[in-house]
Amino acid sequence: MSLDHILLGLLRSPQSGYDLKREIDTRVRYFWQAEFSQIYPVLRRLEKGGFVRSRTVASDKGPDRRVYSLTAAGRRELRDWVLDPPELGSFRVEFVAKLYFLAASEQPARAEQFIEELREQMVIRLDALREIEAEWPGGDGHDTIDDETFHQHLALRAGVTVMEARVGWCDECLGRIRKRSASLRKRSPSFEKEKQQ
Amino acid sequence: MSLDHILLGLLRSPQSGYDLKREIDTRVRYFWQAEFSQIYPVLRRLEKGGFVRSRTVASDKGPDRRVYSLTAAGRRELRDWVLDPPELGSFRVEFVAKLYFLAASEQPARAEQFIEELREQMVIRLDALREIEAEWPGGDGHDTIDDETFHQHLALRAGVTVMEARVGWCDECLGRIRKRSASLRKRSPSFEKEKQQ
DNA sequence: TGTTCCATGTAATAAGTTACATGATTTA
DNA sequence: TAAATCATGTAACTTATTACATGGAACA
Repeated sequence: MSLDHILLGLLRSPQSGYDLKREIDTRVRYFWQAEFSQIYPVLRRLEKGGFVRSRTVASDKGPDRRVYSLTAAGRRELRDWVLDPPELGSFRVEFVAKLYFLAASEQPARAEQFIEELREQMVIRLDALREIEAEWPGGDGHDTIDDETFHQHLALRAGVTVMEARVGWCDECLGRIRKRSASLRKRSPSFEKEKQQ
Repeated sequence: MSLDHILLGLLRSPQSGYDLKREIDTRVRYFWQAEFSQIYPVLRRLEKGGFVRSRTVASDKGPDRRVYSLTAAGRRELRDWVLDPPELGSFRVEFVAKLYFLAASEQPARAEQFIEELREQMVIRLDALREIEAEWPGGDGHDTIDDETFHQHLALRAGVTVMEARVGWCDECLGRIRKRSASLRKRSPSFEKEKQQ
């Protein structure tokens, strides 16, 4: 159960599926994503399990809203989840996989462009994270704020730190790729011609 | 389709599902994982799709082996995949999510232990990556080696770099957590007593 | 009048995990 | 003789993605 726990966590205040999606897109997206088509069924399931309850509320604009709130069981489940020991977990990083197998492209000059394109996207994400951080409540002395905001800021820093490291990795790659292709050109002057074919 | 492409990439030389699992566990695990129960069905599917073919080969020890090799269509599919533009992709990081919601534990002193436990696991992974790197062919001047080995090393560096950044993040967190709990203790001397309850 | 926002969903598919089944050979 | 290694799989389940459906209200 995974989005399940994210939703329980977000329901510290009562919200509709629509609200939850907005919060995921704005505050949570750097470590979790979800679509409506997953959120709505999960909320139903959580209600069936007794972890949340819902009431229908008329909306100012648009159709009725189904507003969910935590039950005691939901609060207990959330607490148990955050308290069980952290695990690094598994991850799959497609762009690293592609790079690993890039020689199969049979285009030796592809790596440079590949990393350049990646780097561009990373910088965009990093800037987005930094913007969130810049607007963070508390400014410099953010560590006297409440526990919740403090933990959220630590989580945000995880995103920033990793993304900075990824950009740094791109730069390291580009340096090596350029140096290497220069030195390969020196060894085999026919390289330039091959590259153009 | 995802493990599909990983398997196509690994099949640059013919291998059985068992061999593939071993290679995933040793060389690929820092960006992709897979169990036998996923590998075998995917191989069958790839064969049905015409991307690989298999022949049964008697084994020295144990039962017959089904050895897969790429077809022309498989090689084409692999090339198309590595050549289509890289994307950052989405990721879900459970430990960051837990930290984000950690205030729901109602145990204000939990964060420190949480990060300490995480850090331990990260250092183990980082050491494993560094060991792979230490034994890398080419030593210092690894950039004159063949394209395949070069790209694989860049991929490995992605793992090392990110894991180093994560450990650094843990240290940053621990510093802030300790400083903060000291300053909170000063402001409210009853904190120590509360902590023990 | 067309686009965005509000609001909730279903259906089909893909991808991955966990648990289980089978059985020979080699090593301790 | 017990455990590890070799070797291939199936079944059930969980999790997430993509595509589609509906319809009102606000805005430009």
